[in-house]
Amino acid sequence: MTRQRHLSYDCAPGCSVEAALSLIDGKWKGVILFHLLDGPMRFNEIRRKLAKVTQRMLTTQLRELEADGLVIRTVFAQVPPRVDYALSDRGRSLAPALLALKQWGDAHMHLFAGADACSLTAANDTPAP
Amino acid sequence: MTRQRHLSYDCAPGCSVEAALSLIDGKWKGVILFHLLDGPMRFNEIRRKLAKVTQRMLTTQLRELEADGLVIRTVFAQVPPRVDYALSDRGRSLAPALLALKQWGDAHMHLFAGADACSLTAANDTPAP
DNA sequence: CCGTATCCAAAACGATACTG
DNA sequence: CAGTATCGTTTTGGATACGG
Repeated sequence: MTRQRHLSYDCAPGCSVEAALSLIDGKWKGVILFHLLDGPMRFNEIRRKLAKVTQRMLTTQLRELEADGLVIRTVFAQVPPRVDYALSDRGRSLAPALLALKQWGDAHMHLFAGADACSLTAANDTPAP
Repeated sequence: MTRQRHLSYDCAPGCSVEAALSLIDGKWKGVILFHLLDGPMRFNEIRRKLAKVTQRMLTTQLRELEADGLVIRTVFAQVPPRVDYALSDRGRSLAPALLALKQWGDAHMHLFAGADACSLTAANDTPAP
């Protein structure tokens, strides 16, 4: 998270925008949430998707998302351990916003000054199978 | 900004979500953008809307938004000085995402653990349409 | 496999004072 | 009015290393 969780802006219009943003900021939360739209995933599954995330970060981000009630963490009592992360209803309700963000990103990425690494040539995304 | 500007995630699906998010993170950018949807504003006008922002912060956030091509800064050569901030086309194209975020915020704010400051009495949530 | 703990570097942010 | 400059604190996030 960029700031202390659950800031108290005075409740002017725009407050809710930041409140929402405050839940999905943090370096990885947006992507995590986005990937979870596909369905539940295990810890290392997510980790693979996010390539450069560290365990520590992934754990913290996931825990915060859990604390905010956006994802649900399910621990299976078995060996080796298995933990699933899934979107809660509340988390899933963020989908429209997430998708809007993604579409904007897709549409404007080619304009990003530093985003030359991203060549979205045949960029085809089919999120929900 | 929470992170270095224009991170280079590997371009998996989800990349564009974070790319978009990276432009509107920072403690105030979301709200600034949101308020600018109403039309151009002067520095102190924005400042008043954001009540608790400091000059320094407002300046930096505004400058970053400008650098990212989301807002346009117009300086009028007069005394006393006057500077207008307006959304660029690109900034305005963020409107759908901003609105989606705001709606989600409005719908879910009453559930925020620490958001007691915000009393939206007639809280009605209809998560998934 | 799925974490925690510790240490550390870099940022984001705030307060305050000063300026054209 | 609309900033800059400087300083100090808090928050983030990365690198290990260790544990159930």
